[in-house]
Amino acid sequence: MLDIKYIIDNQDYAKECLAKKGFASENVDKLISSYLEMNKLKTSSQTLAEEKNRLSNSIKSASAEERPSIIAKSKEIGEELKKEQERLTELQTAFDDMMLRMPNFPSPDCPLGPDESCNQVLRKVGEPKKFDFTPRDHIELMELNDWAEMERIAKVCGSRTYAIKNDLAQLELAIHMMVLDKLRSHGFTVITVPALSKEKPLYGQGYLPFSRDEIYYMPADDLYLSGTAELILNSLRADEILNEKELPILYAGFSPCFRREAGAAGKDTRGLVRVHQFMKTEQFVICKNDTAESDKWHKKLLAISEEVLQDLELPYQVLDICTGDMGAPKFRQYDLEAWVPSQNCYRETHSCSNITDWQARRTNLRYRDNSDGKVKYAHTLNNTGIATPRALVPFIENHQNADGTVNIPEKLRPYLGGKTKIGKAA
RNA sequence: GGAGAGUUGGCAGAGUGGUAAUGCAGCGGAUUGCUAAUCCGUCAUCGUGAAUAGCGAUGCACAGGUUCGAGUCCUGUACUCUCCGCCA
Repeated sequence: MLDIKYIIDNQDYAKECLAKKGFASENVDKLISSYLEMNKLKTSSQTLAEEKNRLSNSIKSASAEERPSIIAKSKEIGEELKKEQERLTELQTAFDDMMLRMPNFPSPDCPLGPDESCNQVLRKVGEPKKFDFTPRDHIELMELNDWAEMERIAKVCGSRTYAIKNDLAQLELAIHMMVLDKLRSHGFTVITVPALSKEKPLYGQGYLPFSRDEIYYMPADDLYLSGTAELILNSLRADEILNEKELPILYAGFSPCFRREAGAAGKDTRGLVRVHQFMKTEQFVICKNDTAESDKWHKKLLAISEEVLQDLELPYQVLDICTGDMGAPKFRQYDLEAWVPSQNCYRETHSCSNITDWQARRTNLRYRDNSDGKVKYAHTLNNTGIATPRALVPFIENHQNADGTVNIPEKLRPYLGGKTKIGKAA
């Protein structure tokens, strides 16, 4: 959520920023006029409330003869006040709804553009591997090594599900352990969080009101399935006023993640790239309300995930996501994409975002700044640590040998009992 | 699933119908020199203000209700704790 007062004081700038995110400037005008109308009514109803309080407080010391007329007058004002408050509630609800739909301002440093074609490649690290044999895709490798039950599990659990087994299952867990250890060494608190969520955190994160179609909902319990630990971590400290000394708060969240993939019909229907349920280790940061500070953390989170891909010895590229391709909450976003040989392209493995105070305003997450004693909204950031099974796709494809075995990079070996390769022929 | 107790500011903790005590922490100021102490103020949200000045409204888990007036009484909901039951 944005600061309405800032918008009113900087209307042209606000419209310009929001237009980059595809938000119409008429809607800014609408928002402002509704805010002004609401405040007018607020002022008049407060005047009534003041009068009513004055009367009520005078009753105790009033004489028995005076009381009936004061009570009558107070009742009369009370009814008028009630009407105004009902109207005010209507206006407030409409206003809040508009505020919840307004995207964050993008950073002035973001590439400009309406869609993903305008994303900029910042750098490529590692060379896409040249094979001296015909490489298999990840599905062939899984079949060859008896690493999965893709067809059987689809019959049991539906499309876009997976069951991986043997060495590949251990590899999946090993990668998470490696990443969790790395995050711990960077000062993160490892935390496992539920996949279940109430509705409120979805508004806090900014999933709602934008993409209800993407979320699993269980009406019998009025609960949702979380699409990422970010959802839970972003609300974990909601409504708190933290002491500045507690900041930055660094969470390494581990959780199952659920996505309906409603808008992705027909895309990546086979294999492990796009599934309804997966496991993710998430990086989440709460820091001070200072763009220089959150930008520093944004770069740090990016560096950590680059280190993850380097430890996994995967070629990748770093994208600076353009204004039109960024989600509503984001101020700046970098994506990491790892090379997938069978598709001859890079595929997203990490998404690293600085949200500034947009989420904190929604969750009412604040801290007291010790330099001036003031209460301020925190900045939040999030980035993938590693998400599986998707990350297994570039992993097994890039590290495959002609016999179908898969080499294990050195950094990962301690997590797999020292194995240097896995697979039937290993 | 059953029974009971509870939820007050950043924290601790009073307050059972008449304007939310007090302590600690933080912040601002004053003062004194002995490793810091003392005193005063401030301490959440919103409206009106140029204002981080005044004035006012709101705020005691949330949503309603009763009342001239609700932290306090009533109803519902959420959550926490204790005991019983069930259980990986």
